[in-house]
Amino acid sequence: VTAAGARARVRAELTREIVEAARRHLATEGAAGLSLRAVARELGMASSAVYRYFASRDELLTALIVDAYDAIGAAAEAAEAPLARDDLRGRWRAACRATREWALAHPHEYALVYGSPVPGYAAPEATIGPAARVGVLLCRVLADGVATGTVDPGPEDVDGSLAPDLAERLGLPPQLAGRAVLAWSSLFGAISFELFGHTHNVVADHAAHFDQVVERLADLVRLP
Amino acid sequence: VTAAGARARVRAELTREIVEAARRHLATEGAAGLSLRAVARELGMASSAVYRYFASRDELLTALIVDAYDAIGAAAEAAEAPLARDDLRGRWRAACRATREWALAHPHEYALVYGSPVPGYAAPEATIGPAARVGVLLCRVLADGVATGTVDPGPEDVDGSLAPDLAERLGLPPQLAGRAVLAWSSLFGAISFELFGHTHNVVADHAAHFDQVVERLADLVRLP
DNA sequence: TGTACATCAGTGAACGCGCGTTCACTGATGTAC
DNA sequence: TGTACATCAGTGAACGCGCGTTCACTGATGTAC
Repeated sequence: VTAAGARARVRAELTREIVEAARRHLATEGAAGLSLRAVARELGMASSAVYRYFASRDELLTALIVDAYDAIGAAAEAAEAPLARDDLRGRWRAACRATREWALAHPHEYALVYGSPVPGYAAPEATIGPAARVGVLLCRVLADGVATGTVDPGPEDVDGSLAPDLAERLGLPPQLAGRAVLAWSSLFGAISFELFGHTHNVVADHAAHFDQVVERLADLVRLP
Repeated sequence: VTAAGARARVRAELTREIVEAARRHLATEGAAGLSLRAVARELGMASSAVYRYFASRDELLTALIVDAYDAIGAAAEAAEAPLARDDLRGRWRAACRATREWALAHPHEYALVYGSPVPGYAAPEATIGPAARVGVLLCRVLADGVATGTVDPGPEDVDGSLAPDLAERLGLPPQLAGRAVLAWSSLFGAISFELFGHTHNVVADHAAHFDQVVERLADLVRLP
């Protein structure tokens, strides 16, 4: 039992090492420069050995993508968690800023998940949950506000454009769900624009501009 | 004179043909699959011959990027132009929708300019102007509204986060410029989220959701 | 108008590179009696 | 506890591919006298 367990543990460790070497490579070279061979080289093993751990390049890529989504989500959650539950705007701000800071610190990993889709790569089921973490977190702040009556959901109106069970899944009144989705995509739109250089001649102080963006988005979702 | 002119004309034509073959290749294969050799193959010429027209792959890429920006800008402008000048919200809507529609029709070209930066590629000066066309157009709608008094710029406050000459360049009151930049990045954030699959389990009717996004962004910049 | 020369477009072979993936193999590590 | 066997990790060579770029070259097209 111990013996078999030891083998499994070593295997899990090496799997982690491969993913982390791949992440380091991704961080420095970008997604295009990420190859199985380069990862194997960095670990000093034959390129064929990696196939004992990942069946293909795509499978390794999936691991990286899931990790990146999880890291972003974890960063946002960690920043938001310590704040007082009734400090809605503070929680919103903290989550948004942590997301941006993670993106600035890990530009290539950010680009991997929020940039152009990797050609020939179809995201498997496993990425769905992790991809939603930041959005879910933002909606939780909103939902808390609605539950305590601090957030006014606004006039009731039907929004048929969203997935039918979305508002329910998020615990939000339907008329707020659409605005939440907009704020969510706007948050990443602002981060992507900054990171990908579109605001180069437009914004001078990116942190200050982002802070204003966050406030406007908070207004948009009716946070007091 | 005619002879030399003829040579120059032929040269210009073939240059165009190369760019268009590259664009076709980009449209079907994506940016990663775009290579000088593939383009040369499609035109039935030796790969080395392309070097008579473009000094490097990057130079060809620049041509494609400039063309993509220009095409998006032209689409937005063409949709906005025929509307009555005082129909501010109509003009705003038309520009935004045309932008989205162009993106849906040309996903790979869109990803080339609004997705992850191409690794090892530094955007030259030539791309700055074309890249700004949609943003400039949106601001022109706003500026028209301010000029005619239909748009209330809101309370005066200093926004030090933007490039110092930006509001002037755009003909906008400073307190509106920040919101305009946010609306601009939010527009592309929404389009990118749709195109790159992030709203897959979230939005059911993408066109309808986008229409709502556009209205919310129009509200944000204080369009009546 | 005709000829000698210069310019230019396009060719095809080559260089050197890195990639993903497969395959038969060698040892080491574990398992069953 | 000791031995025979099975499982597994890792190797190294190979396949076949496509890429960007260079270079000496051949003809054709233009230019100058």
